Amino acid sequence: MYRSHHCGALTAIHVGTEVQLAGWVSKIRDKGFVLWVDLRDRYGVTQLVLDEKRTPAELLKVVRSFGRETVIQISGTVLEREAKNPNMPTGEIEVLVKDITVLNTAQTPPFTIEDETDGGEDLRMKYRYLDIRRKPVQKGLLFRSKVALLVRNFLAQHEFVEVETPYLIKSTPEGARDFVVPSRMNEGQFYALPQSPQTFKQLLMVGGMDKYFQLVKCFRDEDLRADRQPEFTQIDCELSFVHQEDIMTCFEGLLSHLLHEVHGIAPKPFPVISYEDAIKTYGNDKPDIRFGMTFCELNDITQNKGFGVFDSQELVVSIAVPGAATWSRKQIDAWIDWVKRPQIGANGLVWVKCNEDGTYKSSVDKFFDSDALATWATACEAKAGDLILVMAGETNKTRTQLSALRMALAEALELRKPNEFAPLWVVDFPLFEQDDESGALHAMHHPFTAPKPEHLDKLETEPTSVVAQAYDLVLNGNEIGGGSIRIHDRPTQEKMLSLLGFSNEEAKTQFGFLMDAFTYGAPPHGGIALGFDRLVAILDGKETIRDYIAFPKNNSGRDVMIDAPAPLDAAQLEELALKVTPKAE
RNA sequence: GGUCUGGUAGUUCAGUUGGUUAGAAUACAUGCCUGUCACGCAUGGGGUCGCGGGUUCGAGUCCCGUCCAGACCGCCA
Repeated sequence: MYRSHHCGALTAIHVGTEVQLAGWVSKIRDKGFVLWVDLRDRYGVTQLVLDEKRTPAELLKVVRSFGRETVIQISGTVLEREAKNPNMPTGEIEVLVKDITVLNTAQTPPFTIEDETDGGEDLRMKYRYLDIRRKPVQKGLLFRSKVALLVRNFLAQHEFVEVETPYLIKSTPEGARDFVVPSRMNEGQFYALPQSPQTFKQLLMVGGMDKYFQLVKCFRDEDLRADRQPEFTQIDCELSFVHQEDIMTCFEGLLSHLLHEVHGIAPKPFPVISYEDAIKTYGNDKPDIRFGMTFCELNDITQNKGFGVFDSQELVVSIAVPGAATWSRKQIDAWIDWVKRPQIGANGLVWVKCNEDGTYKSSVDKFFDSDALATWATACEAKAGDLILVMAGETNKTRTQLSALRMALAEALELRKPNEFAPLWVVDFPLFEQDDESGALHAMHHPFTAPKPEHLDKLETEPTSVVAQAYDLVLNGNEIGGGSIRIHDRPTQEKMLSLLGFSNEEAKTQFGFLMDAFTYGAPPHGGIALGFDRLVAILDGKETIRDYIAFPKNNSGRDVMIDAPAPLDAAQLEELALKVTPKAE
């Protein structure tokens, strides 16, 4: 037996007990006549004590030779401390060491293994196994484990069955790039890792599983972000004999349950907003509704009043920034520069200060008098003390730009409170997106999404106006889940694929198995997939998913610890019948 | 594919207009210290200033290229 207790377990009630502990030497405080060792494991820290009176000189010498992170096992007696430390759970006691076994020595770690480490991101990822010894990282992984268990329990209680689907599947041209895996036994052929188990879960519905879920790894070979990894985990679900509302009710229940279990809040029912309204009101299909600053279109009251900048543009749209009327010219200019950066690409901002005394001061006073500005303020419900910011330009671009500004302002004004949770559903997505240049249609969600039944006859005549039975679950400005009612009959699926530009032959090769399945009595079905990493991070009030993944990849898709990806040796390449030639410049 | 920011001691960073021997904190080592818990005090060792080239009497500092990291845009059905 290595230990009788964990390092976080001992309190005043254990005083007098003989105990065995094992863990890492976190810190040694050597006071000469007495020295203390902080012994750490996953559960906490216990202070060990050795002194000149009670400890053999030999033992003191041994302990003085320890570096940080030495792994030891000790036996000793729990004593009440002379000087208690109320800041730690074990602060009332210490363990007088009688015997020590060194289980392993340790090099000095490249960064301090403390709550606030001095290590940078890069270094911590290279030595992730040391980083994981740190409490904040352990807390993240523990939290993830807790949420996973809550999800499994909730879904199990609602009659969902967890079924594993294959990771070695077939590459498809739609959507994200696939990670591919060469097949040794089938020369020149490749598996692809799934971007999602989409078709398999639909086939499970055809197979009569009725309610399926899986916490499943998915893979996408696209560029990364702070909240995007090449491999990530989804809570993937599919249900039979359901309408859109049934699925929304069920997963509103799941998210409410999680929010309740984790934070003790239950913000049900979730607001439902249409895609169109979300775009008009927030410039964005995943709005953060923890704060206002909603869009107000001012075309009617600002155009044709002699201000050329507005007159020539498609859209004039504003937000009211609460309490910002007192901003200095310099502050406002900084935001104007911010939106002019190439990443945002706006031409500028028109601003109106709604002063506390009821007067208005704007950057367009030459063109608009106080009465005119007052109508703006009324239109966008700006209060005295607010600052109205106006953007003008091409509709879609301007909305995107103003949305970016809205989010950045909210961040700066600390309106995105990490302990506040505002979930909502966004519904009525268009079925298709149209490529600006080629005019080609792309599935907005994916090619298996069913159109609204009443829009079926518009599929060929005006496809871009067809609304899908699709829905996104949004939390605090993040899309945490998305799903749809699926097509479950062959003719509709064939038509869909043909509209997306698949030839009959291609459709058959790529998705023949699915369409065949539809002809053998496929039930109506639909589902949803929630991004688990992101959900966990947001539930914990953070936006960086890397803190919740044990071994994440960096933003060029590398694992810097194991140094992957890496070249294959010649023998492996030959066995796989592969030849690597450098890309032409 | 693009934009921006960064790379200096084990680590986190500072380094002025281009000018003497490149600093601080922390970590590490040694010694001291009668109750520490971010212990304290003293002393010490520790540098390919990412890499390559250029400008210059002289480059950590300026220029060009390149590599690496991070954030963002494109991309992510």
